[in-house]
Amino acid sequence: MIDLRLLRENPGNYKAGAKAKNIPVDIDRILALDEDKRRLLTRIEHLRAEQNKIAKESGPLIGKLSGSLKQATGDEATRIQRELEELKARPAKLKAEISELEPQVAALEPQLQSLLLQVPLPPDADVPVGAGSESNVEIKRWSPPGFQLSKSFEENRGFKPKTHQELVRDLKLADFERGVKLAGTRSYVLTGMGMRLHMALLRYATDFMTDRHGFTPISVPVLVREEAMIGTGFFPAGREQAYHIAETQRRNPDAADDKGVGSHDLYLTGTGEVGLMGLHMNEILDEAQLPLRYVTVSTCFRREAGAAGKDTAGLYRIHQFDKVEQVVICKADEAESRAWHKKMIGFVEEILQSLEIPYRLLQCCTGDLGPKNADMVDIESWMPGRGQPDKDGRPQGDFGETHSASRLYDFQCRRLNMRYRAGAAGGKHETVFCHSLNNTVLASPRFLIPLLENHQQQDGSVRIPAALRPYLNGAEVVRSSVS
RNA sequence: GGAGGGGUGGCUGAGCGGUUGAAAGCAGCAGACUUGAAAUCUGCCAUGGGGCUUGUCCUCAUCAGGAGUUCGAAUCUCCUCCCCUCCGCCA
Repeated sequence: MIDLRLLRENPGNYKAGAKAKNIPVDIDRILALDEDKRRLLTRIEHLRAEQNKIAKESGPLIGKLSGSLKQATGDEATRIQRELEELKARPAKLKAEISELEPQVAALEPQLQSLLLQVPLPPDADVPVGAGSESNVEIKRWSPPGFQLSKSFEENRGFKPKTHQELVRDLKLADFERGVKLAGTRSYVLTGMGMRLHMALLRYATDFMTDRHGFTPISVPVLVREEAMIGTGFFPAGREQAYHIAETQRRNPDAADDKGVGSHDLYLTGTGEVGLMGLHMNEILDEAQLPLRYVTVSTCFRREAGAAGKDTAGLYRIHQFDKVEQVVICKADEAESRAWHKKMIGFVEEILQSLEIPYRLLQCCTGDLGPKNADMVDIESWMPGRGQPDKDGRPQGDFGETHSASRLYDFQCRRLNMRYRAGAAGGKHETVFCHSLNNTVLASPRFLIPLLENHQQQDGSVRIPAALRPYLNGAEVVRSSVS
């Protein structure tokens, strides 16, 4: 959510921002609705002020007169009766006028609100302008010693790499057929060492953030209310990406009527960010509590609407996966926010380097940011089994997105109504919306792709990087499903 | 699933038709005392919106949310949501 006041002061900034992000929204309509609403509200408030004044004046009098009416008789009673009626009639006209104006405001309100929720956060000035991911800018590349990204996998390692689909099939780490039988396309089953590698990665990533960087590990619901989805900025724009549990549509088959028995609908979250950010929705935090540093591991659900035909094979684009996610909630300070962004990217680099996976950092361009980000850096891991085929029809290798680090200023916290009191609690300090940031720590099974493909060996086995071995009972190599 | 009890400021908690935007306590902030701290005392301490004469200004809304009754609602009525307790069922 953007600040309506800032929008009023500088609509051009928001128009330009929406244009750069390629998100259509009618800012002029918002300004018009806002103006109409304020005009009506001012009128109503004047009337109400009048009404309140009268009520304050005549209220106690009415009370007194009603009391004496009980004792009065004859003419006296009639006189009091008349006086009471007169007093009570005074605000009637005001009331009539108010009840005429109120529905007009009520009609404007939802329109304005729904439009406001669609206004994207303008990208920062230093974010490169571009239409989509093809305009993203590479800012860094890293590969482990002995592996050069300028050369092919074969030139580096002396043999042609298998794709992760082939590795997974040969080592029996996953079963796509049965996954699809159970749950349809984009579903899979991890088996044996496949499942163990998956769990080892998640556990390693969680421990890394907790033990090395002081993040608090938290479990959060993945089935949440609509509020949490809107608050975190995933709705309304991403509605079609989320699975929807329509509990309010539930019917009791034994009941005579067809009234819904579910109390409210729920949504499956596509990232742990929703739960972590939703935690402090509608709260006023103490400044001393900040920054909050949370890490969660959660199952993520994505409908992948609009991605039909894209990455249909293998573990890359799937409906359900597990992800370790980091979130920082800090003071409303741009420098601090930017510093955290860098740090959070650095944590991921450490993990990737410890796992000996080549990667690059991409500065996303305006068109690739999405509505809620001021800035976003994607981290792509090297996947030897991905990319365009060579003359023999084998993939030449390519980077694939495995992480995404977002900087949101107060966009999310404003929607979530999540503030802190500058200074300390209770004092005369104003409340301000917090800043928030989030970044993937590690998402699997997608991360199994670079892990298996980069560490495969000529004999078809896969070397386990040292950092992961403690989570696999010391195992150094994956040779089959069971070892 | 059955039966009850509740949702009030950062927190605890009173109020149950008439200056109650809300007692009291805790926490916090400022000051006094003190070499400093603690203790003590004094004062201040909800949020959001609108207006212009931008002021130690005026005003509206908010006691879970919505609708209603009333001259007047935190207080009464209805609906929705949420939480808790007991019983039943259950991983």
